[in-house]
Amino acid sequence: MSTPKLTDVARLAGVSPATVSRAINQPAIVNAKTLERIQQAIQQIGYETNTAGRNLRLRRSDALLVMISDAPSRFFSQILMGVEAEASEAGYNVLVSNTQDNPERGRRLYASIQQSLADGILTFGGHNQELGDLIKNHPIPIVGVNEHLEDLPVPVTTVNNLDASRAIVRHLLELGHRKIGHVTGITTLSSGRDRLEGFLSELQQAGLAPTWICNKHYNVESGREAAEEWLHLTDRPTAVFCSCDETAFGFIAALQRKGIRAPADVSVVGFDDIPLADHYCPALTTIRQPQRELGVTAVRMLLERIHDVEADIPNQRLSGELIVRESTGPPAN
Amino acid sequence: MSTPKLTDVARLAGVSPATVSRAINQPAIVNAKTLERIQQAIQQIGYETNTAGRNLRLRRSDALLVMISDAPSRFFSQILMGVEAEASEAGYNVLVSNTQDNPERGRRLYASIQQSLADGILTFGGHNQELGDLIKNHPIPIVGVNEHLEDLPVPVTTVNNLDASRAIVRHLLELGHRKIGHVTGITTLSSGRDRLEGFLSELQQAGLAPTWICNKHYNVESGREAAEEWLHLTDRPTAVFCSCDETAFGFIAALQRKGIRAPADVSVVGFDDIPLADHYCPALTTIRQPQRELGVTAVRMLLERIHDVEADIPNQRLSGELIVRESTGPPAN
DNA sequence: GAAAATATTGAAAACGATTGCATAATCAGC
DNA sequence: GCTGATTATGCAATCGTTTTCAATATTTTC
Repeated sequence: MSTPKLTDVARLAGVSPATVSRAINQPAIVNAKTLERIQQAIQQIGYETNTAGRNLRLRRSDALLVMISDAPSRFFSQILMGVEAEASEAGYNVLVSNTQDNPERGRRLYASIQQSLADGILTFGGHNQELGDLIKNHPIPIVGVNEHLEDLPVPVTTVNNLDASRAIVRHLLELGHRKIGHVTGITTLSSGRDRLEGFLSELQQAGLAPTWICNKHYNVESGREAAEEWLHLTDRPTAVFCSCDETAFGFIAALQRKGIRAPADVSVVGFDDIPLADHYCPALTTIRQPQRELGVTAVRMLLERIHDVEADIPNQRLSGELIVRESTGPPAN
Repeated sequence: MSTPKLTDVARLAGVSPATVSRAINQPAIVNAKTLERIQQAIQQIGYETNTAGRNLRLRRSDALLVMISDAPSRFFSQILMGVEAEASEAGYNVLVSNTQDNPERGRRLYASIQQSLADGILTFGGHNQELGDLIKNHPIPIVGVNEHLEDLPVPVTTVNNLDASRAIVRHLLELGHRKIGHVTGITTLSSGRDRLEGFLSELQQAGLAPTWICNKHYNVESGREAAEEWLHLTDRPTAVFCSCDETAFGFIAALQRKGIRAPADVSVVGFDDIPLADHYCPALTTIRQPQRELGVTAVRMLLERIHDVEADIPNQRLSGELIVRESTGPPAN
């Protein structure tokens, strides 16, 4: 009385297993009468296709692997939700694999694909090294999310970091700021570099030089540290573009502690528009990233790639939206 | 020249496939000399066990399914990281499934287990309804995280919400507060109820009645809404326990906008200790939840359950730690 | 109404790995 | 050197599907 299998359906419907299989996978080519009888039998005994058997035979898994690094990116979960929704829609399962501090991560990835444990890989963030060898030996469907994978022939989907940064600088310029600083993200990642580049290029176009550039990471501590540095500057920028919302929060909070207020004393801009941004005091001016859409887009690209490994899939650059709130205003003097 | 299989190793090593299988799974029972030859052969052609074949034969998947709801819980990602780490350690893969708004979620879950797509389920949050029917018909290994699943014989791991709430109230009492309020979490969830109960019971023990109870959810908006209500109270509590950090932030920010400061005008406590708590201004007094440990514990329980479905696994209550920071102080008057 | 074309079905061979049973090889003891 | 116990291996069946190829049933065409 174990779980019913194809054969059981076949016996009950009085046909061969082959016909049942066809009834399920290509209903069009089986006789209408037979089809109905089979469907009834399936209903009756509650048959469900066995994945292992199917995977073995078809040499695929109907699963996508998501690579994430241990420090969960600030909006990681929201992107993952988008991924899950889209993958599930297409009948795929989502496997999550943490890659940090795993000495044999390369091996595992390789194995995952090799043994058709996953049909494709979605990598969140920059995993160039891990993927380098892997992709060199085998043409595996991979799509990058958020970050470009340098030197690797892997299509990626990201927000348009360049344009977004430019929009921020333009906003600050319009407010009258001339001394503008930037707390960078990790500049070994393309997002960090692109945001920096957008910042620089827009300033340059206005004939200005950056007043302050502070190299940091994407987290709250960086904001606090940056605030510390800002306090010791002799020529302080009147506006600071922080490369993510958390950093902006840390920056504002640390300054507030010293009696310096945003936007009265210094304007601050973030990036991402996490839920708290709208409810912070001051509400944060920032760039809204289409997180869910990033996830959805990534899956679509990956499925396309799975369908045709040779397909030429262009990078997708989604646009961010500047959300002006309370943390920016005209310069003090 | 496709991927090497067991037979290839066998041929190369001059033994039967059966012996190779044994060499891999029960090395002890195969001759040392033969073993070495086989291992060499495996190395040489880079053999990796095919998961589909193995799963089919063994009728299991070496995968755990994580059920999450669409609104990613505040510290969801951190727990997930703990889950992934522990599962991966034990040789299990982690499948993520979003359950919200999915009309056939029950069917999918059922199918996942039925077809040995996953060996067990980890459910984040309260999924009583979805699981009810499923578990009634089949003894499936399930472990709950964060929330109790009412009326279901499912072991869960949570933080000790009761004790944590009591500790918060005790802290506020020690500071001299006598008028204390509480912005609840979702009280259809056990965490929300337990925090409320801890709040009430500790107050009662001190011979006090709650000054204000405001029914809300676990998010920032709730904090803002609660602040609105607080402003209209005739008898305002001098201290407010918000059921999560985000709510506390929303509460503080909304009040700040009206010129009311924490802790000078009102003390505020959160729950969770998300990274921003320490860097907010004021730094938030809160309860530190052992997120990663929750994930690890959950996996351990689940594996135990998988190993023996009949095993009696007790609920695990991890303890939270009160972190006193700047948002609480003596009452104003 | 026969031949040719088409539409349906079935038999059987994969897909890779594991394991109960049986056999062959080794060894201890006398 | 022989018997019985022990250790190592191999054979072959099995897990549940899918699909090629061939066979049969049904139409169509003239």
